[in-house]
Amino acid sequence: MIIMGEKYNKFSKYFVAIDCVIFGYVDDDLKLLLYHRGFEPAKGQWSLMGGFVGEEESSDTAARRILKNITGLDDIYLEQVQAFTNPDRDSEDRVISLTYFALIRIDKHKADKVKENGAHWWSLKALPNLVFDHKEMVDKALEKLQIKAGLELVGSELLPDQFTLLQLRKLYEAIFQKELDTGNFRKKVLSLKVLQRLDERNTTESRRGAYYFKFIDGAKDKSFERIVKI
Amino acid sequence: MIIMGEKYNKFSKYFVAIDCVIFGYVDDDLKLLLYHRGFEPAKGQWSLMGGFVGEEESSDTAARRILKNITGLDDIYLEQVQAFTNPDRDSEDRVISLTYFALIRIDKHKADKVKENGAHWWSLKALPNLVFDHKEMVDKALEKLQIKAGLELVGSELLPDQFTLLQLRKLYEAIFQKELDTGNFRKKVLSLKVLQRLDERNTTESRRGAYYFKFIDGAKDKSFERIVKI
DNA sequence: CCAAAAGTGTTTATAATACACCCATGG
DNA sequence: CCATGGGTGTATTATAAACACTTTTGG
Repeated sequence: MIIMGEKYNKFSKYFVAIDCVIFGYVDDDLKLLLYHRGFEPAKGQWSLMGGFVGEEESSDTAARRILKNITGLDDIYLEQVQAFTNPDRDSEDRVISLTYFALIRIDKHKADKVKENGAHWWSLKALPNLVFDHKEMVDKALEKLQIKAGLELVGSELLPDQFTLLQLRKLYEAIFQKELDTGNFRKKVLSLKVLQRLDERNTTESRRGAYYFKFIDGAKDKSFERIVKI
Repeated sequence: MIIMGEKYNKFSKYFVAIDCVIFGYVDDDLKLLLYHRGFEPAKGQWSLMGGFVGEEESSDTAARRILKNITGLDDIYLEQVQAFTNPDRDSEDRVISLTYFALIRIDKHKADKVKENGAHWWSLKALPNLVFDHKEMVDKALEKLQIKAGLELVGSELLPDQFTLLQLRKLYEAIFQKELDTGNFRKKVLSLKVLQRLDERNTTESRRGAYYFKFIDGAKDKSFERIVKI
């Protein structure tokens, strides 16, 4: 394979697709945006949102375009997960999939647009069967999300602008799929100095009422500490 | 992009290449196997080892095939790094690159085969200019290697079967590009219980002589602790 | 008044870090 | 006899983990 020759002509070309594992968080529950395929192959089954990489765009750009079409949002957190390349992973045509994961503020996205595309938010705890190798993509994406959330405070990408520490903890419990100690989580999170307490309180989720917090602008990422041990 | 139609015919296909960031370790130095391109585009410049994904193979298989051709080795540690997909990253032809990093036991590989392919081991500390986006690939690969080495003891993939703790520490210093405390490194590494001390000693690297160690078969990976804080 | 979450504090265990010190030996 | 790495021990600090307890308030 080292001597490749002057031109690439003798090699094959393949379709290059994008598949997006789209995470959202609502009702104390981590959710995935899936859609009901309206076309062959695998028509009628559930799959990740996807599309193909156009001639003039990078895969990152393609992923952003696809997400914008679905959610109406521009500023989405996006990270490459992995390429899935088994020769027989799709139908007869060979398709390489570049998988991304995205974090969506469900409170901001265009719900009507999502509906009209036959898409649906599924709880991560009870996913339907997925086509092809999409389940594997979800697993890898969750792994990546855990690594990210373990090293920096996610939340600005998934929660509303202001939130209580209960909501933040529930988000982390959903991501890591285990319970976290109230006091220790609180101490850890506040020690990062990336949250600002607001004067307003939330009284709907507890009798006593809890202060709202928000992320301090620009203060993020300076931490890079271990929030949750993987 | 959601309504894709029944067939994929209207979308474009691209070449799918593999680029391998091949790490080796010798003379207390982390090295990269690069080669001198003998063909256009970018003939005569240095680049990563690469090739194209064949019709009947996955990208993992393709990467293994390429590495086997270059080094003669079968059992190489391999990990996907990332896809590089800028539309203009290669020449006129659009080529998507799937980048892998590999860890090579330099003491085991076929040196003659490497030479004959115009390849050369370069110190990571003084790399030549690389073609296209290959420098970026190297940087990402090193990041991945640091994450891996930070969570489990690499070394079986890079060092000879038996090695001293000095050699292991030097390897870690090369990977993380910083000095590590002798005593603390020793304590940490031995606490993982994956190394076995041999009776033999190395007397070439110190006056007193240091015990050789080897990895205990199968004992790996049970640790998954933090060896070096990233 | 009680259940449920908010919020604070304390204790213990574990891990990271810095560094001192003796050992062995070839030159 | 000394420079160099081998190897061990210890003190200090930081972080993680477990958990007790007090506060607040709607039902």
